[in-house]
Amino acid sequence: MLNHSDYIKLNKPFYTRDTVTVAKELLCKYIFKKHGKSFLCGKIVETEAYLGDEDPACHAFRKITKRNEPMFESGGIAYVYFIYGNYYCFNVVTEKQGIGSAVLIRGVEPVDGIQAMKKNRGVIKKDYELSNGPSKFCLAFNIDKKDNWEDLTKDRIFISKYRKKESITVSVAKRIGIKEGADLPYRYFIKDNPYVTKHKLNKEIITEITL
DNA sequence: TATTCGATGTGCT
DNA sequence: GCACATCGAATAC
Repeated sequence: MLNHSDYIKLNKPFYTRDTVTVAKELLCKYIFKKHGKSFLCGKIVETEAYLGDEDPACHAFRKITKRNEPMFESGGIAYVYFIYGNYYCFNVVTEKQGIGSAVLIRGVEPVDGIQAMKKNRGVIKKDYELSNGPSKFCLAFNIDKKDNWEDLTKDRIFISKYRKKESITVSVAKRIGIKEGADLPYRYFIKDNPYVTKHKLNKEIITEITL
């Protein structure tokens, strides 16, 4: 069981900054979701940035609609959308109100509540299949449309940093599963972490940075 | 091990 | 009507 005093919740100013910065800095942070009396917890290992009206792959590229409305809010809330008829994806809304931008959480390394996550996912062959993808993460954490608009500065879903700084190598690459804006290097992941989406694009690393 | 493909429903181009 | 920020099973090799 985690010692919660070792984790410091990210506050509103963290989220209202520029989206690329938030996407990088969300790596190695810990996402918590209330589960009965305890919490499910996982380390964020893979993210993608979606940059409002300058990014053709972004849901908010054209104009505000019923679906993308949360993206235009001030940073620090959840944007959860339904995709491919079966799945959900969880995003962290960024920047100030009026800019339709967010960070997609694509991969998480389970830290606490792992038995509950396995129950949520059903039969899997390898441990990393628990949460090595945006919709796998949502299934493991029981995230769906009820969590859209959730305030991440409250205590049902939130993200924390660990008290001690952890140094990591971040790989930068192209985003996955899109056509428009496909060449933009807005995917960030912790190098060599098994909970990063397995994909041949992982070999097309553009640069590496150290956080 | 790598690649293809069907399922599924919502929101647009 | 068709594309879609996916997953997992089936197929090919």
